[in-house]
Amino acid sequence: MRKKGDDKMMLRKSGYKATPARLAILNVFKRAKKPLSAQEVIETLHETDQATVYRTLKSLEEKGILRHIDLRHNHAHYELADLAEHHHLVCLECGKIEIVHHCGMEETQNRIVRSSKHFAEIKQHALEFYGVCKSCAARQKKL
Amino acid sequence: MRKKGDDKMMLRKSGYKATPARLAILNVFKRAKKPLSAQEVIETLHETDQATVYRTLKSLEEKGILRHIDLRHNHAHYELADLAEHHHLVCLECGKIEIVHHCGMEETQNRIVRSSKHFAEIKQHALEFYGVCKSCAARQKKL
DNA sequence: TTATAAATGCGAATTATTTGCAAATAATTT
DNA sequence: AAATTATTTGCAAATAATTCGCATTTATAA
Repeated sequence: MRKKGDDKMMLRKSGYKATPARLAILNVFKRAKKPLSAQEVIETLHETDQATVYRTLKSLEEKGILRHIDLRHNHAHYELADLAEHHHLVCLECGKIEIVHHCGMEETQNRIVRSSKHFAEIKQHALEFYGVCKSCAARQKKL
Repeated sequence: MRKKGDDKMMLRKSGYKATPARLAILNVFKRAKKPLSAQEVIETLHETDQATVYRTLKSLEEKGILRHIDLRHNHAHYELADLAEHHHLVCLECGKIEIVHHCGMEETQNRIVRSSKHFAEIKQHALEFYGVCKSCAARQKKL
């Protein structure tokens, strides 16, 4: 777990100002046990404007400090990117989330369910890759 | 590829009425080469109300006829569930989507990029499992 | 300190999705 | 074929999620 002062350094190293809003948002994520939505962050930090929260989440994501998580709720979730590799069990009915470590893959689904505390069944999984397409890569080189 | 009449049967077998709106929506997906958003469907079928489109997408998803795809745009995408297994390359810059067949996994990421027509780099991937948690499973048994 | 680019707050705008309800209609029964 | 009925639809309005413009503030570098 990172110490307080380290976050300031970390933000500066990423080219950001170490503002109170950003430090507060990072702290919310450090305390969180699961991916958080923008709304959850906003409710926790009622002193910070929602536009600031949205902007901060997006820029921290761009620098790889936060990771964007899609849970098929109708809004984005985020978590700290430096967490150990893991995946999420998402309840199609109530939205409950459970963290899964030690993942192998589809064949492993059954094993995961058996060792899960809260889930009875896995019905689907989603795997998406995120990267940069060639035309964007070319354009970026030019700039 | 399913024939026209088969869709009617298929919908009825799933417990739905075979309405013009549903058949039209299915046809939009059959013609599509990539996952579609609700807006894209609405624009294609300007004779169908948006509420109907949203409701239809959701119910077709519930019956496993459509598959929900998260592409980190700010809205859901869907595709026909009976497509061969595949994943998606999503450009973090412009949102371009490419279908990837023959996926293995993370170690395979490099191979995927090399054989991709449009992508220069994969930076991240997301893998989520969707299922039913124990408390929801219990509640469903009762009803 | 001061200069300045970056970041914030505020309000309003956009986008995405959902809801309630009356009218329409597909499938079933007669 | 008409009557019945539970679904489904359209419409309009509500809500949720996210973004934007702009004036003001502020972290940092000089």
